[in-house]
Amino acid sequence: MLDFHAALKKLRNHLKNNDLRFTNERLTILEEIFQFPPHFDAEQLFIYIRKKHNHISRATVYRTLDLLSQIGIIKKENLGKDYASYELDYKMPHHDHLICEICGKVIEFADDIIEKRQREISENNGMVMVRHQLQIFGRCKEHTE
Amino acid sequence: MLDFHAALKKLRNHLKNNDLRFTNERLTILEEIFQFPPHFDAEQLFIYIRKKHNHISRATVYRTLDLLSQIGIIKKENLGKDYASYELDYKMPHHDHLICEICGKVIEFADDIIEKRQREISENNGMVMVRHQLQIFGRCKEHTE
DNA sequence: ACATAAAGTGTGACTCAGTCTCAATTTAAC
DNA sequence: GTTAAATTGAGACTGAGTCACACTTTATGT
Ligand SMILES: [Zn+2]
Ligand SMILES: [Zn+2]
Ligand SMILES: [Zn+2]
Ligand SMILES: [Zn+2]
Repeated sequence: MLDFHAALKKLRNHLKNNDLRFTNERLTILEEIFQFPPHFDAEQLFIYIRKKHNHISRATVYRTLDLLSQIGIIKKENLGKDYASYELDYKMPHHDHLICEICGKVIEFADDIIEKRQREISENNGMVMVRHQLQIFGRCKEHTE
Repeated sequence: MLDFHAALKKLRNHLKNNDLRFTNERLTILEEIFQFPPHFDAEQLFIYIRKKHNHISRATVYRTLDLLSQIGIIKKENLGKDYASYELDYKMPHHDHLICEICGKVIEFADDIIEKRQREISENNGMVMVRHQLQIFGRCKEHTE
């Protein structure tokens, strides 16, 4: 379980090892992601950041999201919208999502049976699994008539 | 298992029941989808159709894909690209996808254990499952070193 | 077959997420 | 402090998809 300081350390490490620079913008964006709702999109985050730090550009936010994804501090995923979603990649080694089609509420889960079965299916089809993504869309308690 | 004639019937039926028109464009697009690779995207399809029927517009192709999705003749889904993929919704009541990250090859599968487990997970979290989508990304035999 | 009303179409302008270019700025390291 | 390389902000650009609207086609009734 990665908190802010561990994430920061991971970032500094990666930057150092790859002859990249530790900039104020990168620090600020990482800080703000930790303040932000767990599942977010780039444009939301950019608008939020822009309000507080009006010199940070959209390009830098997008570039930093890519960087943090490569490092494994955040994860880019599709949660059923037609643009990318992101989340901190720290709660569990892996989890999938239940999404309410009405209110957008997101519930996370990790299930060993499904994980195991996916590895078996991949093998049976001659593939080496690298990653996977499961979204269950439905209606939450508040939105079932 | 829905062949072209069953799909056409389904389309005509839906149109009749909703006071919509059976047009040449809609017929042509349905025909061409049946000629096309099983997993495709809208822009590919539009370019392909445009070559043979140079009066059919992009807007009509997109509008028809929406229509056919609503009827359940095709299905719109995310196969890991940053634009929508489509496929005929006829082979199995439901299936998911294994996708090679290198060559893009798509293998379909349907697994009862996973399907059942998803229903259980939804229940346990107080959700009614409406649909779901599972993509396993990996490397196929030809692309594993 | 013809008239009519409503649905559908093509065009091109538009939106929106995301990327790119490039001059100006900042960082890391000596 | 100097310097070279990396980074940034601004705004132009791209590509998928949508929209408005004048024009065309379809379905229906006669
Ligand atoms: Zn809900
Ligand atoms: Zn999550
Ligand atoms: Zn492959
Ligand atoms: Zn498929």
